[in-house]
Amino acid sequence: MLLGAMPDESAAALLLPTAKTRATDFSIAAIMARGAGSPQPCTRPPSVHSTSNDEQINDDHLSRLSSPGLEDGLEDDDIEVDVEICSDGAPSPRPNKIKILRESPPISDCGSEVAETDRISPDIALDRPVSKTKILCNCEELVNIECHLETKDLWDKFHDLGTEMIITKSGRRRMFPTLRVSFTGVRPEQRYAVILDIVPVDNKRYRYAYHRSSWLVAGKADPPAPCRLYTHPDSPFTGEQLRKQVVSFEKVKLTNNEMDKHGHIVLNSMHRYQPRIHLVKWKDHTGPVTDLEQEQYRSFIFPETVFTAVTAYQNQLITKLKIDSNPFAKGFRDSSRLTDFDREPMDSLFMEQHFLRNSLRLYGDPLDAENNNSGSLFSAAMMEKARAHIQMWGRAGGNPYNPSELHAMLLSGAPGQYLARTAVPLGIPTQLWSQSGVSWPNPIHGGLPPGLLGPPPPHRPQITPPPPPSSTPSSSSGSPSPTTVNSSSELRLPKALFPSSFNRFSPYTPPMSRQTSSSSISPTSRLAH
Amino acid sequence: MLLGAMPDESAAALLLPTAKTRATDFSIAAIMARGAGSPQPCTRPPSVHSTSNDEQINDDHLSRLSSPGLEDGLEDDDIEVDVEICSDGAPSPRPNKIKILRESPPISDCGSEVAETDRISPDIALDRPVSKTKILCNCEELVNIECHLETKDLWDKFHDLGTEMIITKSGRRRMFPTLRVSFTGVRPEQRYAVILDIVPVDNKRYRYAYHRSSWLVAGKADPPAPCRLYTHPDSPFTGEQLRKQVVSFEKVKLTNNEMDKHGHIVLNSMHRYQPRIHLVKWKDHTGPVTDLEQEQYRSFIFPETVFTAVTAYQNQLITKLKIDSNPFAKGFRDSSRLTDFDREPMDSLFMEQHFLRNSLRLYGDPLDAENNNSGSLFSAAMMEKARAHIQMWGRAGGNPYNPSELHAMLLSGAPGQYLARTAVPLGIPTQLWSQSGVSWPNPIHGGLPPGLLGPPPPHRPQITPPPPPSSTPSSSSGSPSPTTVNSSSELRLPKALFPSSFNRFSPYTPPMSRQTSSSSISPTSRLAH
DNA sequence: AACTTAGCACCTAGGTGGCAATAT
DNA sequence: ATATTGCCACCTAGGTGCTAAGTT
Repeated sequence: MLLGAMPDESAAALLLPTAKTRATDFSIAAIMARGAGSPQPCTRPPSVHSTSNDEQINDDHLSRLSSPGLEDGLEDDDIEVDVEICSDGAPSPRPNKIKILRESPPISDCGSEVAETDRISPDIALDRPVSKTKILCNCEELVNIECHLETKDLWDKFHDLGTEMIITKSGRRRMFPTLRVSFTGVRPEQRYAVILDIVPVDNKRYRYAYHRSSWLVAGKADPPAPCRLYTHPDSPFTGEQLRKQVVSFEKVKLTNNEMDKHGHIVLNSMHRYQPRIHLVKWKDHTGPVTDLEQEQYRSFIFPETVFTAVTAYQNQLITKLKIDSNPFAKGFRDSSRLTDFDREPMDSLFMEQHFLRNSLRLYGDPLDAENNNSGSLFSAAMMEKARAHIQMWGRAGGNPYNPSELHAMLLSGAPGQYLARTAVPLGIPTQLWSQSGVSWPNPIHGGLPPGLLGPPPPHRPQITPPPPPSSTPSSSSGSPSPTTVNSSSELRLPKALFPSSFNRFSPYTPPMSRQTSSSSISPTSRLAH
Repeated sequence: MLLGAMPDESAAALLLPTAKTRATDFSIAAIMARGAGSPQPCTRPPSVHSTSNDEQINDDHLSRLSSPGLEDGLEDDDIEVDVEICSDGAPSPRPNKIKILRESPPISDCGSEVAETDRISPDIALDRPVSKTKILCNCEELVNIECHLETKDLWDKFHDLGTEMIITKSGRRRMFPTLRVSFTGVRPEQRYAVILDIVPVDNKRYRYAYHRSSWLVAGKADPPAPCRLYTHPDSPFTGEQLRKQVVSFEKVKLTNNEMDKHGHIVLNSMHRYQPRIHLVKWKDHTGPVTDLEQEQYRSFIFPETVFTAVTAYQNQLITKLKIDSNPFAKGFRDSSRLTDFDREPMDSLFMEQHFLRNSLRLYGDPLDAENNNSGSLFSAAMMEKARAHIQMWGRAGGNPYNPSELHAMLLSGAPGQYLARTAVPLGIPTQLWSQSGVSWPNPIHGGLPPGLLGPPPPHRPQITPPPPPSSTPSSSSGSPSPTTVNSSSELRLPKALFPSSFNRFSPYTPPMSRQTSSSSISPTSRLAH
């Protein structure tokens, strides 16, 4: 029954998931097909289109990013390695000795349960329960230091969709989510600089196919911009400070202007990047750090912070998640949704837009959303009701919806959301549903097969960046972070479940929808002046 | 003729200026009387009431502030000294040896031409053309360092009226003007902390007499709050940084809450304070500076930054100047003034309020007003016209005004403003008149005697370290600004010219005035929601 | 009567995505 | 066609003085 409403591609995905050659498929059919399979937690919609689904990717190209000696052309390993790699690199500027430690201390793992699947093609079922650690180090003293990504949950949400970051010529855009890290194991008396850089993930240029909702390789990478080391403005920190406070890179800004004079980080649009955190032993009487290799440092890489630089958002779901989780974008949240269900049925076109606009609200977690203080609007009772309905939807093997509802659901790409919306008390910001760490044991959410998107060919890190440290991949397991209970893949899975037949849409709700909304304030009221 | 409209006190001031027992007198009569007398540039309305006009005050009590060994009760010297005081204090905590150097290098003078008259009673003619230096130093290496007050012009404007600073229980009020200093003579490689503290000027409590527009001694000081050293959050600075950038204390906040836990500076309301800047040689592996005497430092004191801490503004002219010069108070500027003169005459009561609200605009200098960007509204031609009228007023020995105009002028306290407003093209923000350093050679502006304030007994600062703020964002603002040419006392003189018969008034222009203003936006429009 | 407090409207400053126009 | 740019309305965040009500 569902198939009837699905595009051909989705139907194909449902029938032949493992043979699917298209990278991304968010259709309900594909989702359900996956859901019946393996327990892999999450998919990566923005994964690169690939013609081969047999390819297995690992992350060591990330590590190579910091190994200036490694050049393009080396083939990637095709197995996961659970290693920690520390470079013993002396102040010798260039090629550093790379040490691969087989015994990876789980405690110093940067990657978390989610990160472990980084860049795994969602359409390929692959069993890789062990996470990887990516640590670069040229100083023994720093070896026991741990670095924790504070905003991991939010990063995970974006990572599941394929994080995009806006870059502008003027360089006035921050990163969102913000990189926030904390450290343990530092020496209280020692002083450290905390440095961020952002290095290319591979040597490719990408483009986004709307109709496929997927990223495709568009060719070889453009000439890389000069890689800049962004030293946190509060540096140096004493170890004591680092023990107490979170280091936030909220001020860092991105630009595509190679001539930038403001010290912003320069990136190429439509390229993929990996932020890295470097903890550097502070040397007095030293100016700004310009070459990591001349410092004693240790690097931390969080795979879930990989993103694609864009000048305009490509994936509408990213847009939605940004709007719902970034307080500064609150103006784009659709207040009319609060009362949409009080209204009479509307034409399907509007419904499509409406659901598109709200499809992702389900997954926004206000606890993770930085500075998001809208949680007070939601009562515990409301949340219970919402959860109950989601569970109900999860149990539903049949189709309780009428055709028009199904159509809307397909377009929305968020069946759980859709169903919940039909039953949950109106006026509830769905973004708040997962507040206070609620996880709903929806069977459908829990049993989806890993994505079967076309796996990208092994990526080769471009090693152009100027101050790249020596490196190699390393891995260890679970994140030591006491962050939100995040073990349930159910919570994350539905995020990748969307129809593949997205069309570009205007996120602006038509004026009518707002005007008919009883509680919304007219957005055009200011036009009168 | 003018006397008829003046209060008794003002008349007395006019007739017997040097015998006047009240410190403050802004009446036109008093102003003009002063103007005809000595060439002293400026007056200090908030000067302390004193029963003796023979008392001559100097500033070395300020120096004693940093000498913990000196206690209340020492009598003040009664002559001005042109000295530089450096304490050779070794790390020994308490009583430091105080060295008085007779050869004070004028180049390292913190006080400027205006500052030299600090705390001089406006009604007492005293010839003290030599500026004073207030420098505290316990380190020879720092002796050649100069410190420059960047916001001096604005501080002067406030100082002429008697600066007040709002303090609140919550500690959410900044200082305005902001303390911004720059340094020369620092060693590029050396690192320095720049520290601010604010110490009592005397041992007195004050109250403000509205009808007199003057500050009176209300008794002995309340128990002093713990004196906190506010280390600039960007500390340490390298000498190279200090050469290039202005150190701005814009983030410092004041409170009257002795239990404050935010690290704000704690002050007593209705007490007078002197901010001090300390340049401290940075020692590594040192926590926050809690005791200056254990550091190698040099202190700089700018007498024009003295202020009275208040919980609500006492002097309406201070309120006006704040409103006109602080961008954040722009909402209280009266936009109706732009068209007031297009309207028909109104009842005198309203006119009074109107002029009261605008009396100080003349003296606001947008080049000094921090972040004030309204200057673009004003054309050069407009300014020329305005200046011409001011000069005309300056030449006017007689009284060209009719009685009602005089009344309004007296209430406004700004005759130059008033006159200019009657002739200058309407719609001109008068605050912009002095833009681009225009100085008008008004003879009346040139000859006021300096005042003589009662000298406070030496004070002993309590040095209690604050909990340093832990937030991440740091900011050092400002540019190596070549400060405005500030040599003309004429520019500042008229600021002190105000009637002493001020009554408390509501700065809000009655709704009618705004509604009849053709170009103003109704301030009550938001009440509709 | 003088002083203090808390909430407010009104600002500055700047971070959002939308969107139309432009560039490639 | 796709990608980029500049401007915009709409937000957050927080700095103003005003005001009414409270305190001493």
